[in-house]
Amino acid sequence: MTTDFSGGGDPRRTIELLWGLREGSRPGPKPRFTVAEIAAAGLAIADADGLAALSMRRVAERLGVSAMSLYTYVPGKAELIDLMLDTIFGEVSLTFDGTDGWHERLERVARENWQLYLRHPWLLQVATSRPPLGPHLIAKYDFELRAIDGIGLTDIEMDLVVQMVGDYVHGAARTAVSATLVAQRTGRTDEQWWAEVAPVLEKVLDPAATPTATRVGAAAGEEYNAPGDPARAFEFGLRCLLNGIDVLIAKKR
Amino acid sequence: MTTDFSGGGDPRRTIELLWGLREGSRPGPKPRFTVAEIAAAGLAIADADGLAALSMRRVAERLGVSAMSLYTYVPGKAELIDLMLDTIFGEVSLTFDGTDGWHERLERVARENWQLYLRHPWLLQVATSRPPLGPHLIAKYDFELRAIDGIGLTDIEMDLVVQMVGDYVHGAARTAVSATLVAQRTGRTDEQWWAEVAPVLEKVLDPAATPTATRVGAAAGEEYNAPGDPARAFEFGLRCLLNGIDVLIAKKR
DNA sequence: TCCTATCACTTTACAGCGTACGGAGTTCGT
DNA sequence: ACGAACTCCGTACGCTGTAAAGTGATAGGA
Repeated sequence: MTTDFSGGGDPRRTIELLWGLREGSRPGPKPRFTVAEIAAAGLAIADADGLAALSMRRVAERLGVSAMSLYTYVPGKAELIDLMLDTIFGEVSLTFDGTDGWHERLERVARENWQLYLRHPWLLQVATSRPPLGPHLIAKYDFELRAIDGIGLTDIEMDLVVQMVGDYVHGAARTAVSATLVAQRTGRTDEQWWAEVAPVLEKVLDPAATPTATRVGAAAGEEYNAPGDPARAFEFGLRCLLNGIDVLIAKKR
Repeated sequence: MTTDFSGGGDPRRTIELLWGLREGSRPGPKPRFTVAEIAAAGLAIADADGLAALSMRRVAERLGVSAMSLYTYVPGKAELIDLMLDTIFGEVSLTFDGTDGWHERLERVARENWQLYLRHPWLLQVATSRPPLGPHLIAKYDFELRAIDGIGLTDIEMDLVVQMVGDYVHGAARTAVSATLVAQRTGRTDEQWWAEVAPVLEKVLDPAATPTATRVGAAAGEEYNAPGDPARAFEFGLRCLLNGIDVLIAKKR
């Protein structure tokens, strides 16, 4: 569900902002805010009301200035989002205290990302294939690699494993988050939705044509009381993924 | 990267549209289009220019009518997107000719979804936690379940496995698609982007602080000439996932 | 054959979006 | 004291989904 792109603005300018270059005393009025304050204001809005509600006017209003003032701090909305991204990457705790098995460490990495998506659902809507190379992103990448360093994988394999876990967690988190968001948005619980849909579906559906879907769908519906159980699906998928990496390492020996 | 929600409109009305209820001769002028034609027009726009370019006015323009005319066929944009979804789900070929191992069959399922995302990148931006329960979606779900039917999994486990594969493929496809989209959007290749970014990054980055990221990042950069190689990552992740399911089944015996 | 309910289609309107442009006022180094 | 650099703001443009109200065409029932 990507809508905005990280790296959509001028990447050099973004990095300068992220690392706090361009400082020092200069002529003109003193800035009323720091770049971090702008990012924090945007973050508060996106966390509360989603990325769709994040507008330059709204951020400005929260800071008590006009919309166009923001453009003296930030080249545009794309760069603002990049700043918000690196800010939340800073929330990840970067130490594996005590856990010395890569299995637990990689699980920690997955859960840390999972939590990040749950705390900041708008993160799911930002494509980060050219990520904002800020200090927190790089520290996070380092942390994730350290989870599987020195266990017999090549550097490329390490990158691939981190990528894979990231991809899976993103997919699972998206399912989880969108389930709660769509309930909020429509004002209907999954049960209410199903109660509304079921009678119409019964009229048109031919169980004989799709017996497997009918059987499993019924079983799942009874078990979850909903189209699915995202948290349980995440636990299940995470275990499978880790087992798969076990196999990969075992084969190399 | 979800922006729009499936099931955002009236779900009953959506199902009626999807299954072609509400037919028969009625007073008033003959409709100039079928619902499927409306969906096809929207699909063409979303495929060509992305979901952001999909507007009621643009769909109407393509059909040669005014924007508001569409509302006689479709209650709103949300339902239009649901129709588009079920349309592309119909592209999935639903038979496993000759392959009798679940490994190959599940791989087929994953690749079929992967291709679907590559053909219709806008699909990545639609949250389908309450899916449009049209004929093609249900047939697709049935197909995916048949891949792993009768191999010793419970019904719930079958649903979880399909969910897991779907989540992973979505995550991996998103990475792949956004890599090509961001290149188009910015008009810069990954190499050009890196050439622009690298000098600034060198100034601020301390390799001693994040040695693992520095080492692996350098190795990955040399191997890919880019931040990553999405197609290769997908192959790697898919293999891991399938191996993980192997372990799950083996443990049950 | 005529009446009327129903439908297809239209124009107009609203509030909100990112940001280009030009101008006004403030503060620094010299 | 001066000019350059800076912060900040008002206005404007074309875009969005769709509510409201009006016009004209068409079917079935009388």
